[in-house]
Amino acid sequence: MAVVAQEELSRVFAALADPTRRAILARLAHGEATVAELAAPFAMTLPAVSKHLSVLERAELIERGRRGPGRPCRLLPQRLRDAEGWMRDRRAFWETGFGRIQARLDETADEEGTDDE
Amino acid sequence: MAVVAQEELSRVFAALADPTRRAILARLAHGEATVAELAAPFAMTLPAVSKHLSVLERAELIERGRRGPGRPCRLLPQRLRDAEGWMRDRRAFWETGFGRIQARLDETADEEGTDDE
DNA sequence: CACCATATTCACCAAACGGTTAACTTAACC
DNA sequence: GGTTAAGTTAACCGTTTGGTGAATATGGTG
Repeated sequence: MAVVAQEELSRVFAALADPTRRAILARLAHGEATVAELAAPFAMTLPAVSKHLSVLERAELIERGRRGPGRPCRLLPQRLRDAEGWMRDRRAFWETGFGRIQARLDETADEEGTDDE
Repeated sequence: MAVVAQEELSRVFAALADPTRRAILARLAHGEATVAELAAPFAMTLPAVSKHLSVLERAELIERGRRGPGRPCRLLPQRLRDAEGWMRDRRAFWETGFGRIQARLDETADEEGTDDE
């Protein structure tokens, strides 16, 4: 049933809560990159970016190669899948059973490009 | 294409980063509830729970009825869908093109019980 | 080896977070 | 209309977070 530890889930969501870190992940989705490359788009110092990468690494959203210059960073997919799964589970519950009428109401109420599947 | 403002996404993920708030959402997936009902399972004071609800409300993950005793809380699905969509987009990028080999590697590597509970 | 660019660690800081207790509001019910 | 239970607001406290600059480590290359 792929039950994920609460603490891991918390670290993942906390990591995703920062726009800089989300941008880094978006960049890494296109392929491996070094710290300097990842830092380039942002108006902040290298240590700041390095910290963000540590947060992402502790959340197991990324993985890093050897230490030192040109250190490579790459995306790890599993935790993102875990988090996505948690949301899907919530949605499954609320879309069936008791919450169902509520869900229908909400959907008709805010009629804006809701993509369900 | 349902492009979601960065700030909203940050608020949603930040709200989801706390286990208490995730538990509250899980409870609300089963149906509407009052603050006292939501607070019951937790070893913390009412004001603490009230704060958590405010965070969820600012993130537009929940909605609350009239103020005062018996105040009803209910789930709002849209932001959860937005966040899920953001993850799906990341995944789509990394699963195609450059990141593809990486993804295959990860999946075969993690093939055995990486999901603890 | 020495050099150099890359990256991390080390204080340090201000602001935000998660919790508390105490005081105040709000709505319902005799 | 007063009492009372349910929620919120206010003030406060310790910890975490996101950033800085300065110092330190790492590894490829002349």
